[in-house]
Amino acid sequence: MQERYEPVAVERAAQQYWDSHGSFEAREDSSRAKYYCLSMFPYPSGRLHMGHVRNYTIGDVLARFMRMQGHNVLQPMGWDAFGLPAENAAIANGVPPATWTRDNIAYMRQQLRSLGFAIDWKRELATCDPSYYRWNQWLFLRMLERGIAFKRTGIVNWDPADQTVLANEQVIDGRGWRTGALVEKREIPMYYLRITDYAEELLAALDQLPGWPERVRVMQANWLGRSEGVELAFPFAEDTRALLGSNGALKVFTTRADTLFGVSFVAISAEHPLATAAAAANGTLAAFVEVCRHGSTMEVDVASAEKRGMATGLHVSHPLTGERIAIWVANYVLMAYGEGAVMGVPAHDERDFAFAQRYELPIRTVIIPADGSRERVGARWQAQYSDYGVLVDSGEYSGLSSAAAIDAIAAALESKGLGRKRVRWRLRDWGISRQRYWGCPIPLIHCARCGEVPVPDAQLPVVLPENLVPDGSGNPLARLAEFVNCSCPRCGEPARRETDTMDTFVDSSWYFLRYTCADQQQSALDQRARYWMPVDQYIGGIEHAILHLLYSRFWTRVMRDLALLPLAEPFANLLTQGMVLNQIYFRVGADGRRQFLNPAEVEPRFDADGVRIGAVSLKDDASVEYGGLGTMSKSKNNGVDPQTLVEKYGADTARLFTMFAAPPEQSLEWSDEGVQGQFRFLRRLWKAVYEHAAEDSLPQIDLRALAGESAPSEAGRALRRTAHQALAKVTSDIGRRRTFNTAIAAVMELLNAVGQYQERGEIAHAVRHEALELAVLMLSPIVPHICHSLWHALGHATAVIDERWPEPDPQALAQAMVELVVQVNGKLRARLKLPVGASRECALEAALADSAVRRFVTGKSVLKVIHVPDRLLNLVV
RNA sequence: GCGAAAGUGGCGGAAUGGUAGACGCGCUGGCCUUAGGAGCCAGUGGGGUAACCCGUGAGAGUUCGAGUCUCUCCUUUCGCACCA
Repeated sequence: MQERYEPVAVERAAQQYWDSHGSFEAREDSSRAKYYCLSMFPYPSGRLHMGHVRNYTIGDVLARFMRMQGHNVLQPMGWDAFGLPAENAAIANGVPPATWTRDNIAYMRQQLRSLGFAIDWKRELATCDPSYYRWNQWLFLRMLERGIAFKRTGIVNWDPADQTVLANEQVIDGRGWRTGALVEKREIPMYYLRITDYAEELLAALDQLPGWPERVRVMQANWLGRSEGVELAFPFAEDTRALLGSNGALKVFTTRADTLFGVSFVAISAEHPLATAAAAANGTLAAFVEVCRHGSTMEVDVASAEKRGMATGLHVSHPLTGERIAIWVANYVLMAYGEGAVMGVPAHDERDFAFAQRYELPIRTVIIPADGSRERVGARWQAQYSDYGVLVDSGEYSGLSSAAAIDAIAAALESKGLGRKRVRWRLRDWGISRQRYWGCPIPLIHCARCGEVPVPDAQLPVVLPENLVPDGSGNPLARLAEFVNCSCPRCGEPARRETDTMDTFVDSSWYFLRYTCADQQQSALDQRARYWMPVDQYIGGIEHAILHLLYSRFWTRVMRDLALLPLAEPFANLLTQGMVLNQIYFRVGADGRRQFLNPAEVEPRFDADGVRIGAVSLKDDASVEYGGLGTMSKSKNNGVDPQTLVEKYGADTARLFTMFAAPPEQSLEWSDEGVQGQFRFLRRLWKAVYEHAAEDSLPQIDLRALAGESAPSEAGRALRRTAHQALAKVTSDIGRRRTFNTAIAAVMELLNAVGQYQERGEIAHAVRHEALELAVLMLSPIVPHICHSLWHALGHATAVIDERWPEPDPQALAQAMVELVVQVNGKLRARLKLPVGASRECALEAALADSAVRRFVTGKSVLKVIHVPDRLLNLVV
């Protein structure tokens, strides 16, 4: 046993033990309760960041804790290895994405190993391996057969200079990230998955996910966005019919059919076919549509842009009154949602109101609050009331409530063949085509004669060539003749291979299933999936609360419908960890841009109140501005490298700090001083065990058997109580509440109590020994390396990883006296020591005997007494 | 803009509707010395000599009792469909 705590040696020894014993290899064993503990797999960006460390430490603590509780634990790891950053690196360095990605995986795997995570590395997978993505392709073909996958057009960002499709991330202020060219919207053919067919089920099942955070379920429900409303048709006006050569109508959907008499215009998206038709004969309108075409495809930009529009010159008739209504093109109408058209009711919709004010369109109030709280102002009603109420100025419907009016108006429309009640979803079908190289090829062949032909299963996988280097303009796959040119599987004639690849969300929608049988070459899944699924605990960033989790729930249902596994919900319990934040420091350079300094390169400065006001660079002693807290990111240069941390303090300190600094669902603020504090704690723990073990070896005594005269002293009993209370708290905090920070705090208190316990002798030694053993066992899921070593130091030949989680000794927890809080009118006035289980009368008598209590009670009458046994007594006077 | 969450000492945070500030950081004072990236002891929300009073972003409400529940507002963070 070393006197000094040397994390490097301690951690190497523990990791070697686990490796050589295959401690974390999971085997299917139907006789034992399984526990599948899954952390979201990382994108192999190059190095781990603190978010990974936090994520995987949470998972590791739970995996190790459940293992000690006797479960058969699976904790796998893999790589979300396709994606844009590899192409960006290729553009920057000329290295093929495959090489860059695999180098990163090798490095990050070593980093994960150095952190001591209890991972079964035999199940490792990378989504860029053909052995994985061939099953993406196989599953896609099954979806195509069933009509779940289908083709239609979609709108993408187009960089006209590079002649390439851009991701939203690559569009900066409406311009291409590399070229600076104004980005355009372009309509191209794409493949979609019919996730909307599952919308009803995805929504209904949210109620059966008690292990998911409420906020995630609410966010998903809002994303699915079920709304009941009326789909109605505004027939084209006579002149418009003539102009378009059509007898059709403009379809819109509304949840507020009760406001139908307030319609003063109809707005369509710039991408709507009617807009295109009208623009063909109208130069000004064409110019406006063109401006809209240069806007962003992102919802946030559309929704927060200034409301702009232009009349098309086309008109429709009101479906009930026949009134002539103008069709406008408006930039706030999304083509992708609903019909790409909305009815404009300025008086009862904020966006319509802003639009109508700008273009001086009529604002007609047709709903007033049921309580009459709004009144006419002069000749007009007060503008803008969006709630439900009572109808006015609505013909025969005036006087009806909103709810009754919706029913009546829907019925009237239906009888005229101009509308019906409908359920509409905000959710859109999932477009999976990407015009990019580094992804899973879509297994289709385009034949001049046969059309679109699926690649036969026997020819899967369609292997992605790995030697290409993208240059930022277009997809290099499309230029690779040996990939593109093929023969049609149906007729044998020369044909062209599809060069679009799949959205990387496809890869991550079922990797957790594949871990259960990653070596299976004959099928996507085998019976092992039934043993391990569902995932018992999933841990990952809150930023995935909607898309990834929804796609995984959808994909699992599709696999269920393909009879691949009998399961709809993949994740029984979900823990969404918070972000990792750090200070931001910067200087404004000569060019006006901010140059960010890493917090490690500066020394912070505080004002007299201890508030952070700035910093001084350690390099040049010049001052640096403080930019507040922000998530760790490259662009703000405020990341902390886990590697440096592990080298300096060891993996255990890194793990301990990330678990102690905040509860897992909250954001975590980085603090170098805090890290040092956790290192100090481990050193103190080490020293306490070391000093204890150095005592003459005293006989082992079973404390649970001691009673009467041979029982420990009062101080000894107090320490035992502290130890077993800590055990009860840690068990609940890790196992039930997932508040690792308070669990660690309880062990810290225990160690403080051990330090203050001064007694000597055989029994005292045994009491101290028990306390230290419990501390080591309780900490072992969190700081496994040091505990591995300390367990041996406490005289055990076994490894702590194979120990069972202990149970508190009820005898040690028992107390004779408790503190009772006495309040008068809810204010604390006294604390009394009373025997456990003291009655209400007894407590009241003791309270009234207390001088402080008497001061507030005498001269007044006690109206009410609230007694919470063994806790509180409140006198209302 | 829409959806979700969070606001508590100098800082991170703790409190099944029942003692506000556990635990840690920082700071102050002291001790020790095998001078270490040490260790140990004491103190540390504000006001007041004290008894006590005031304090959980702001305002209202429910309750014997509210940091916790309800409503309104403010601020910050996350997501918004091609970043993963």
